Amino acid sequence: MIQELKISYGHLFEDALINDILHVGTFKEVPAGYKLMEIGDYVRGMPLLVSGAIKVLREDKEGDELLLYYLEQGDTCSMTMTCCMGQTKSEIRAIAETDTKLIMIPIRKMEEWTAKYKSWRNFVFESYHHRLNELLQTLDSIAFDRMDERLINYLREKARINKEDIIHNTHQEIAYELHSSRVVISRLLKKLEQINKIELYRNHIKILDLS
Amino acid sequence: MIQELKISYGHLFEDALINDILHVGTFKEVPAGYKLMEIGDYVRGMPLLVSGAIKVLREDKEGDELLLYYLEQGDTCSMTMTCCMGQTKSEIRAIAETDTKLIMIPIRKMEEWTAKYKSWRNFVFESYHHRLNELLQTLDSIAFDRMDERLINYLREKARINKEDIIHNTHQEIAYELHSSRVVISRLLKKLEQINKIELYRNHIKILDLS
DNA sequence: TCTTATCAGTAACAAAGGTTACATAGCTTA
DNA sequence: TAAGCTATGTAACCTTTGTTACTGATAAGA
Repeated sequence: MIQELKISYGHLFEDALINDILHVGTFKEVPAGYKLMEIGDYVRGMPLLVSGAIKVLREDKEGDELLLYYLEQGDTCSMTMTCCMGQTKSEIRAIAETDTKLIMIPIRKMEEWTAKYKSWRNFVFESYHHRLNELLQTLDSIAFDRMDERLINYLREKARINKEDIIHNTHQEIAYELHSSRVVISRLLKKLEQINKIELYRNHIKILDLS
Repeated sequence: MIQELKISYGHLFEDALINDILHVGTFKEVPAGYKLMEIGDYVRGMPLLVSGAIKVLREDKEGDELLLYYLEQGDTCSMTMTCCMGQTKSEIRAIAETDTKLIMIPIRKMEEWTAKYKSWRNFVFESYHHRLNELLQTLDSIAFDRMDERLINYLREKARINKEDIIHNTHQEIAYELHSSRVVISRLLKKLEQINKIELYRNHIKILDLS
């Protein structure tokens, strides 16, 4: 775990903090699709992402989902942080998008390190900053963009996160994450294919050029 | 300024911190409509709200607005906090909704107090927590609700913030904050009037029962 | 190979919300 | 009081998105 931690966080944290993390952190490796957090769960630890990606989802009254954003290497879950403090329940669902490695920090350390380490304070604030902005962008997209634009952004982001030009999802799955319906997504995807931005296959989509 | 500070924040902050705030804080009183922050501005200070309310708005590419949420007594602007740290520009616009009193804290104190005062750390984290959840609720409303529901929530919230059953806004202004169009809002308001939830007048709306 | 389940394509229709255009109502001020 | 401005009401129409229903394509397994 030590090399992984140093690679992802070595430039951020002072040595003493790295040491503390090694002492109290738990290394965890989860496969794609693994559910890390469910809505309503109490938060037991704070994750530091070492590799892979986690998707964060919100749910409506009917139980349908909406993708909020992805967490990547170097990220942590700000929702988790806030939840720790107040002992409140999770407002979101978190699912590994790819195989993911992470280090779990016991929440009681949060407080301690925030007082003790300047680099930790910076990290925590940076995380919040990053997360708020990410959430604002998601909100922009939902409030201001039409579904075709949202779909293009979704495909582009998904390709980036998975480091691959092929999206391994059904139209139904995409519709679900965009909080839309399968027929609408199929329709829009077909249009994107007609203008040579993508190619459609059963169970996957090849991205040609989404610029 | 000392009584106002104690009333709003006395139960949150330890005495030494209250003292520090009194030393470096600047008391500020602004009228309704006053623009406290513009998109792209660099952030000079962090506001502690003493009384009144501030509305926080987001803008799309065309320059049209969307109301995100209100700040009230005891709140601070988390966006500001994040901006302070990274020296980045504001992502939002902030306008006094009512006459408002606030205390401005120089941003350099943020770091210092976070290390020094436990109560300040708690306050900052609580603020982030509150803000993230507020933003999630806004997002829910936009992603999951139809315009009629959003309008009802808007009116209810506006009445609460202004502590008044009369909304002093034109349909155009409401449309603007909901990122909709005047005709749509007039249409929906008329429906609300027909089912005896509101009464419509020129330049204001009387709320009867929005339960 | 045949069966079955899942996935994708498409047409027809419905609903929500946005746009344009115009009428009228209500203030304000000359 | 008349003129003019702004706010509101409303009809007609358009676009986007969602829904229902059915079809054919593809893959996996018996």
